[in-house]
Amino acid sequence: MSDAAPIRLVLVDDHAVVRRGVQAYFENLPDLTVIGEAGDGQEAIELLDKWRTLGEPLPDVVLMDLRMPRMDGVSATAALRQRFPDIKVVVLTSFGEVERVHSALAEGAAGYVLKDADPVEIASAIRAAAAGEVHLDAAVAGQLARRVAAPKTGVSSLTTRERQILTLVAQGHSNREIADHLVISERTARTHVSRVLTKLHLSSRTQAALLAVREGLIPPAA
Amino acid sequence: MSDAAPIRLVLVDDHAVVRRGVQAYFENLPDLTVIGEAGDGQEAIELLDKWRTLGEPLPDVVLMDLRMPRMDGVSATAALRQRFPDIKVVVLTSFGEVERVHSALAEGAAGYVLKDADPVEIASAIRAAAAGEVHLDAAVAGQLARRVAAPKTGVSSLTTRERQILTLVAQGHSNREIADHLVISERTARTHVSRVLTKLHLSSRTQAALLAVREGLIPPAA
DNA sequence: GGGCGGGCGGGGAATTGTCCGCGTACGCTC
DNA sequence: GAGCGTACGCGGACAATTCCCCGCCCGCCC
Repeated sequence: MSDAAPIRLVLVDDHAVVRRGVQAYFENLPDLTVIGEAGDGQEAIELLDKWRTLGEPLPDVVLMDLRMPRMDGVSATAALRQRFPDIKVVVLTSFGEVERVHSALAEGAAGYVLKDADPVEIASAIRAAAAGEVHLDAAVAGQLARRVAAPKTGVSSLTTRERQILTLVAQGHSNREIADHLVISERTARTHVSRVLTKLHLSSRTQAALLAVREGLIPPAA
Repeated sequence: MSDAAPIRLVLVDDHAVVRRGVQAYFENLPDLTVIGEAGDGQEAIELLDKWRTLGEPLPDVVLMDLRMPRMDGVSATAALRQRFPDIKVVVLTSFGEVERVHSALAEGAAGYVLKDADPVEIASAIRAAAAGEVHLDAAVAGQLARRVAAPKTGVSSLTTRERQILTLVAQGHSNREIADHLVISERTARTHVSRVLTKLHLSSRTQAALLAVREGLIPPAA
């Protein structure tokens, strides 16, 4: 894989410093070339769309941060995978909110690396992705494994509805508000909240809200 | 300030990519030299302590991230300012949780730049710090201004005790637990919580908890 | 002396959380 | 198609917690 054409990369991260850092990492690696950058998901999509209409070469791999303004990394991954099925997405983010990791992978991400990782690790994740493999950071893989092993733990054990409820709880809503919002009786809302608490082994909605935030179930902004 | 000795820098950030990015930024700036790096506050302190005992030259400015494992950026700033009063600390972080900004500045930070900022901005903040001035990112400055202008809004309006209470609420504790923890009656805890909610214009402890998290009142980990 | 932070409490209302049980709808399996 | 599991919605009944509106006391500091 060394004498072939280099792997073309696009970096998506709202922090210019990070993009610059990655650039610097790959400066001396002949098989990796950064051909473009974007500051958020939206921008990335637009950039690629433009390139496609102009007939310019598209990247092989997109290195994507998760928390960004405007368009979230998870949504961006989804949109991108849909529009450009051939482009692989490797997630490079600061830490594994377990829930987000899962979402990103579900949306078709082909790799997951933490920002603590050293250049070599990042590079190899990219090469793996380009080769059609999936590379997961050790820490992340561990989390996922634990999560699969213990299906009764964590947000994953919740039903769709319960997740909705939790989301609303995590936005500070009362049972009444949740009920109105979902057009169900306040009693039902309570039942759901109660069930969520039980499943999550928590004792108050506040704890549930905090957990939801930690797990990244909540959109970045408030 | 151009022909004098270059400003010596130490980078403190848990993400190697970011450190590398900053490095890259300053590679072509003769008046800024990176003389060391650390992955967290603890490490930074140890590094500087070692240098001092070895009689090696110390940095003029430390570029410090806020959320890091082991030792938080705010604590690190405090510790560092105490041990090395001559070293300026410039905070470089991803976003202004208003509360943290304030803490950091209170601990003696001499600058505050967001990671979105372009290299020029960061460089000038560093130069300002080295020159004994204080440079604040526009966005951050705005927040602070708003905060000063409206003293009745936000966490700032809380008394020390109330802040303690809010912190505990934001960790998911019940009134009973808070009371035990602070060795006061549960009634008093309630009174405090109530007062906090009033001051913050909120209607439930859950909202208070979420706000506290957003404002960065809570230590990073859970 | 007055203002403020801090601690305490009565009393009441609203919200929250839990343990039941009941019914419908969907999907899967035998 | 009968049978079973699960998600979802509803509610009675009750206990615990949360939240609010009062007032009282103490110590500190300007």
